[in-house]
Amino acid sequence: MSEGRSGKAGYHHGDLRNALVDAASELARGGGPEAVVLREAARRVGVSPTAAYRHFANQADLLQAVKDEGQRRLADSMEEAIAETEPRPGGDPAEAAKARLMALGFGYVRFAVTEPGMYRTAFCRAGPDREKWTEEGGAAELRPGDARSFRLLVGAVDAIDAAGVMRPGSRTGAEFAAWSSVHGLAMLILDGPLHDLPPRQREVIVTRTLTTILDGLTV
Amino acid sequence: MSEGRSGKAGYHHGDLRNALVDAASELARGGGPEAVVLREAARRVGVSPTAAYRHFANQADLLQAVKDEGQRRLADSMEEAIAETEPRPGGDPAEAAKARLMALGFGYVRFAVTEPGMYRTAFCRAGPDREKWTEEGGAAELRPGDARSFRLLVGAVDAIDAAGVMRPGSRTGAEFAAWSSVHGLAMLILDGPLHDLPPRQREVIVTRTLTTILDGLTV
DNA sequence: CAGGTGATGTTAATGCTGTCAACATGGGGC
DNA sequence: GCCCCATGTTGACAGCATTAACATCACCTG
Repeated sequence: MSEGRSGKAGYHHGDLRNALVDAASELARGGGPEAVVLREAARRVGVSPTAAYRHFANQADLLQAVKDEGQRRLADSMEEAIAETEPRPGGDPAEAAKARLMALGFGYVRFAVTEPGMYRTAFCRAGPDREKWTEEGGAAELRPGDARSFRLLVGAVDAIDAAGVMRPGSRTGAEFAAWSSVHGLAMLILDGPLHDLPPRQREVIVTRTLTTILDGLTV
Repeated sequence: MSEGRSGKAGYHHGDLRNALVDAASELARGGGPEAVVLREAARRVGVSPTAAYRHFANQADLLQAVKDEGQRRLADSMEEAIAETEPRPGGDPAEAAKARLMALGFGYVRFAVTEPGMYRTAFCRAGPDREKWTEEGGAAELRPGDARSFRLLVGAVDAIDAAGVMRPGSRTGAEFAAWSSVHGLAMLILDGPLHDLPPRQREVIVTRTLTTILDGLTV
């Protein structure tokens, strides 16, 4: 009697929360974070606007859910990029580690370019501008969604370190240097002065930026 | 008879456009791009909302004006940072050039941290998501506001190149690599996982990121 | 198997926003 | 001195987030 999996019977939807996140994600895909408007998402699901409030505290809460989804897809793109790089069996582990970091960077930028709306949403500001910093906190305060992509990055940097090719004194904050480069690069391509670059030249800039960071981190 | 410079007589304001930009900038300073709401700016200036439409095509146009203002202040911060670094008279020109690039980076991040709302606004997306790229265009398409900060950066990179310490093959896109790092760093500090870092540790990360890029660009 | 109950969804209303049309004002050029 | 157009005003509309009050129905309990 339940219609397939997500039964959307008459009054009660059955899986409204997920349906709303999906609809909102599609909005984000098309127009970035400012396009995820609660009423439109509800409209698309075929439900009254206020129904959303049974599943989300407010619009920001819905947006946060889309953000998390975006972070997930970003991490997917990065993992795919790693999988695409064939680690030649007998290769130099140092070179393999470097190649992995490069692949992560490419996967990151590729996602940003392929899914600009989703990418922008994944990194938009959702909550209020909290001013507090945990006095001792390192990078422990990463949001759940952020964690996977960041862990991939840390793993790649660790591998470089383990291969013994890390430039002395560079290990501290290396993840952040790498992440900053690639994140800023994506931003400049999407909304900044690198926007109007033809794909060909964009490729060059991306490669140059990634190798620059790699050169800075390794011997 | 005109009251000082910006006479705000009864019916006709006299300098409404600037007054609106100022008010809107203050809103942006406090709450980022989403806080620059046309009606509130008009309210603060003491004028009817529709009066703004005599000077701006729409809200996006007003936002663009604030964006430009933000870019200007960012460039100011960078120039100040340069001025603060005393170039010792008999010093090595290569070291001086490197120091200049570092100073620019610090000025950039300092502005972002000191004026987060304005910084976010300076780099927010204003217009529609144009898909076109000028097939031949290098970086000629920089918006006017962006130009100054970017020119500062290019100058610093050129100086490093001129001093003969640029890593072979690194000149191409070096500006973008540097800009990406520092822009991404600022973003991660403002809205990303580096948000909750105590100022002390933040300083370390910033320094490490800047030196990493510098190491990547130079011999 | 009947009944009630809480989770889920609906309607109605409020106040905010951007934006337009129509009207008012008055400063500066003839 | 007078008129005109740049500049500002009032009023209105649609879309948004959000709340309060009400409706429905799936499921648990007796």
